[in-house]
Amino acid sequence: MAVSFAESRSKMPRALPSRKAAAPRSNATQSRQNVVARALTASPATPSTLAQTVADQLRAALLDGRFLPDEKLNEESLSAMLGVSRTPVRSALHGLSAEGLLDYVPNRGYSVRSVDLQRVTSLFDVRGVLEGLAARLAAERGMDGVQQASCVKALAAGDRIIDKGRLLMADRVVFSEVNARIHNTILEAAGNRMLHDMVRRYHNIPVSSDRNVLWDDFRWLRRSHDDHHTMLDAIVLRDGPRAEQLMREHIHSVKLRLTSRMAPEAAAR
Amino acid sequence: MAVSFAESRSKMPRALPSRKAAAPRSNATQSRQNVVARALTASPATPSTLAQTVADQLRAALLDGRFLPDEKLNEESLSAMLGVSRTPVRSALHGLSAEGLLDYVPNRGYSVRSVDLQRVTSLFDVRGVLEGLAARLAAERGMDGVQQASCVKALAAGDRIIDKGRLLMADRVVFSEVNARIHNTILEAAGNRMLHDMVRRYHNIPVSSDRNVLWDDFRWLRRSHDDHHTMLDAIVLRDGPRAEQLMREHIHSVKLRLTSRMAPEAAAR
DNA sequence: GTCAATCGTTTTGTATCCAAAACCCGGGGC
DNA sequence: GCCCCGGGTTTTGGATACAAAACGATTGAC
Repeated sequence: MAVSFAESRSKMPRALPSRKAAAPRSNATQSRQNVVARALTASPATPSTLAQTVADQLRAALLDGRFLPDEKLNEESLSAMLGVSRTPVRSALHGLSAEGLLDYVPNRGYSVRSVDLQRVTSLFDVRGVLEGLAARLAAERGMDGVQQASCVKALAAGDRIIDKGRLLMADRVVFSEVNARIHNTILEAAGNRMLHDMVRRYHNIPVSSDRNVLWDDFRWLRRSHDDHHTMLDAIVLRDGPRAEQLMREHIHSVKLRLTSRMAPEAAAR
Repeated sequence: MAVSFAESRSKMPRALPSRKAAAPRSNATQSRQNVVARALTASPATPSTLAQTVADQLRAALLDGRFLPDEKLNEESLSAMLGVSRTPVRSALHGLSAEGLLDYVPNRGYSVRSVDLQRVTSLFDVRGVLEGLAARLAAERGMDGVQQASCVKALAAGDRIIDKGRLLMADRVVFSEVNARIHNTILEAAGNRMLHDMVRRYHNIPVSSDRNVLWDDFRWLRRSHDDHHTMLDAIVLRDGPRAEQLMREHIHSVKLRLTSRMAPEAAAR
């Protein structure tokens, strides 16, 4: 099969440089692999099981668009690629399909879930009400000091970028982090663990598209950042319904941005 | 360990009557177990993999309250109990934890997620906005003929029960189905697959409690059934915002019912 | 030429085996 | 008395072996 991964396959982390049928089948094989695999882990808060590490790596690859849409994921190639056995790969694939990043058909395996217009619409409809709920709850409970400070800082950072009058290439990653920071802080301030998990885990979507799509319209970007200001005002003023309404509208506008680019003709709806 | 399962353990399906260290270790062992396990399947639309069958069985057991809250689930006992190896059991446990029915700690295994007040609150807050979205989308799209007929029929069945002036024991299961039917039809009519999956999969909660709690207040029950009438009216009239609002309020009232019984003193909030 | 059956190959699903982490429980040390 | 430290046991995580389902190509019938 060896084909079918995009040319970006070279970017996939490759744990074992060139081991093939080496490793003389001794019982030391297992231990050695564990050591290697462990070396991969370590960095991000030690997820502690290999299956989780693999899941994290695959998720990152998927969100980065390093797999083709609808591409079939072969368990054996993945395990070879990552230098682990099929067992943790299997567990990771199962989890990722539960997160909605993969499709699964019994006896037929996993494949990359493609994002069509319908799916983006569905996703953002759901995301709209969920994050709207988060904003309302955050307003009702009120933010603590750190959360508020974090938002203020993020907003200021965003302001500095927006005030330049156009989006510099170098600012993109920062601005992206600012957005994430704001939404995430609101989510945490909501104090609803289930909601937090659902938005964070279930609602990942390959962002390669939205990066390209959202960043070429500076006016919309400014408007979006303005939304954040307004929303946080409402939250600080403890106006739950307004915070919810603003968040819903905010996400609705993101949805419109994305969908209008995906299918310009149908966007009017 | 053999202890810790409630007395209801006897109700758990036990695939292999009394096999212990029998089966002379021949290579026929695997095939035989597969045959046995397959016999368990077959009935519900053939989920086709053992792991899914196991997951279904465990889910049913969990929702039926056949496990104690916070009970640790031992992989080996479960596999022995179900007559399969640990592999499908592990897969099932993994999936159930993704659905939120189990807690998982790496290297420490799975345990039954207990439902405290906080969790019920979180869950119904989320459920409120999600089903509210479903109602709005259903209203916007409109129901097709079968869906509308299904709802009308369910409502009529509910009416017949409510009109008796009190809830007979024998009517409970019917009334429960009526409720499920209505909510489910709305969910389907929304035409948002992701939303459908999320509500159906992620939001199971052991219902033993709510069965007991919700059914002893006839006036509230009547009111609840009335809500359904009103909601469906709004949907038929294609009034999205009103349908959403009604659904949210409806679920909010369920939440209040449940939480007030779980912690009477804190219910006022 | 198209379709269908068949057999070998590939890939997934399950069982089993081994390693390592967590648990349990005495036994000192302070 | 309390806490910390081993060592055996239990339990989970991962690797491997094997069975069965899906895939594919070749062949044969019509």
